[in-house]
Amino acid sequence: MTIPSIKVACSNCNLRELCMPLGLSADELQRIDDLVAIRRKVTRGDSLFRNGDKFNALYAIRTGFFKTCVSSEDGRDQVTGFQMAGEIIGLDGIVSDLHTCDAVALEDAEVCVMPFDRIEELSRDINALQRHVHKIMSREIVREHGVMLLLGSMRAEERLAAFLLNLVQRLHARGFSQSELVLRMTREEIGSYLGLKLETVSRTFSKFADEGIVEVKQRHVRILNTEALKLLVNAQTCQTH
Amino acid sequence: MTIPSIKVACSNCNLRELCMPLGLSADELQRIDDLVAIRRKVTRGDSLFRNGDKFNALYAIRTGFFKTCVSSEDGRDQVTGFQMAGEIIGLDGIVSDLHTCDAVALEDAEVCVMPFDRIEELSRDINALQRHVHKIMSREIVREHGVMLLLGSMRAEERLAAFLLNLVQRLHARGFSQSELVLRMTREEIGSYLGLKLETVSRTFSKFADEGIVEVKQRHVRILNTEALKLLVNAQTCQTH
DNA sequence: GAATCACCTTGACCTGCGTCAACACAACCT
DNA sequence: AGGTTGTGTTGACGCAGGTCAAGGTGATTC
Repeated sequence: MTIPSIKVACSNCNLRELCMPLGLSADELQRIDDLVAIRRKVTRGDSLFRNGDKFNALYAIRTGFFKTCVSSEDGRDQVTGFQMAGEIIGLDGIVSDLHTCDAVALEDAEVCVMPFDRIEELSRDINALQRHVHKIMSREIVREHGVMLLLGSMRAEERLAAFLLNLVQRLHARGFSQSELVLRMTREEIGSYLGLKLETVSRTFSKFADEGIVEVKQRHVRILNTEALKLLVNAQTCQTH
Repeated sequence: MTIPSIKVACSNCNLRELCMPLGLSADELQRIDDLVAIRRKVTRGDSLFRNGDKFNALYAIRTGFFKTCVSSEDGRDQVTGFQMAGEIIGLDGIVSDLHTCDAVALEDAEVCVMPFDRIEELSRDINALQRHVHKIMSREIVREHGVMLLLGSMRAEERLAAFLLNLVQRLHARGFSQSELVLRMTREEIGSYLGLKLETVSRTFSKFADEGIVEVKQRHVRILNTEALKLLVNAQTCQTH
């Protein structure tokens, strides 16, 4: 009895519209199938790579959820992002051949390991791939600009609102609900990302709940009033000055 | 009477150790000479590109000093970086073919315009260039991680100390003093970058001056005690416990 | 040289968020 | 069931940095 084996390849991956192969022709898609050397499983709590590790590859998340964080010489920690299926991590390692942050799985995960040499080699041949790699890096730069804006100029409520809207939007693009989500990270991790203390995150969740904007039960969040959140983000400190 | 004309080209640019051509052989260097389509002068206060402009090229700063800033839908503004000679700007535009931030000259400047199509074309041929472009983008990502750490977890004094050390270190790499610098930006711009109000920046400068760490006279800053600044950055909030 | 303008400094006061502490809740073990 | 551990909530209080306001300083212009 033979079980029909599905070939593990970009060309039949259900994330191909979100992940690496985006924008490639069917022909080109075939050619990058062997870009993914191996798959790797990472169990919840383990790290995919750590600050100081040798950089060899970029990783495309197939399933699961990650956080990346940097830490200063003294023990300070800063979560720099949360990544979900279809997103690429490891870009920080290219510049110095060493990773400069930790990537930790917040739930059991599987990633596609893409040796960077192979990526460079293939992207010399396939223009669309070259362009795509550039776009992925540029997108990360632009995303970080947004985080800088958030950290530099927003108040706690605005930060949390922006965070929730961003998460739910990305989840929606992956076929999940527009209004309901399960947080994969703790209040402390959210706080670190948003430049707030965990108590402030908790209080702000409670405030949103009191105002009927969201329903919060531990890590289950239901957004009741998306508009109110959007208003919070774009409304500035209401400084009629 | 003929004036010996110096050919304007990467291969004889005095920034080649800092800028694009880094790590290329003499042979490769010659081949990217025509990467720079034209030079462009930008007078103080003018912008090289603005949020929404079509993206065509990356820019290498030859002389002068820039800030880049993003702004949210409401009028909030965030300076995302200060760039000096030898640094590359415009990476934000790759992902969507539109620039998503403004690049404003803080002093009269001249940039080399490098059409991105040409960069991609040449980097398919010249492996070292391909690698270098990747490194430039990765470096920007890592730099922004550092800013996120600063904005997310440092107090005002630490932020300003980190800012000064970073500036002076980059200036030193360009042959300037290790201890003396002229700020090209206002207190408000520093504040925006550091997530502080201009008054706080001013007060913190005064505090450093009182403590004998720096000498400040308007935009002229002399660092008297580099170690004290380094200690401030790495000393954490001295939170025993 | 006086008037204007952009920028910087300093003081007084206020507030949003951090800090500390106590408790609640859920998941897991034995 | 009861204990432990990790996590989340809430309250009381304090302070770093924001806000507002009043000059000061230096460059530029007429």
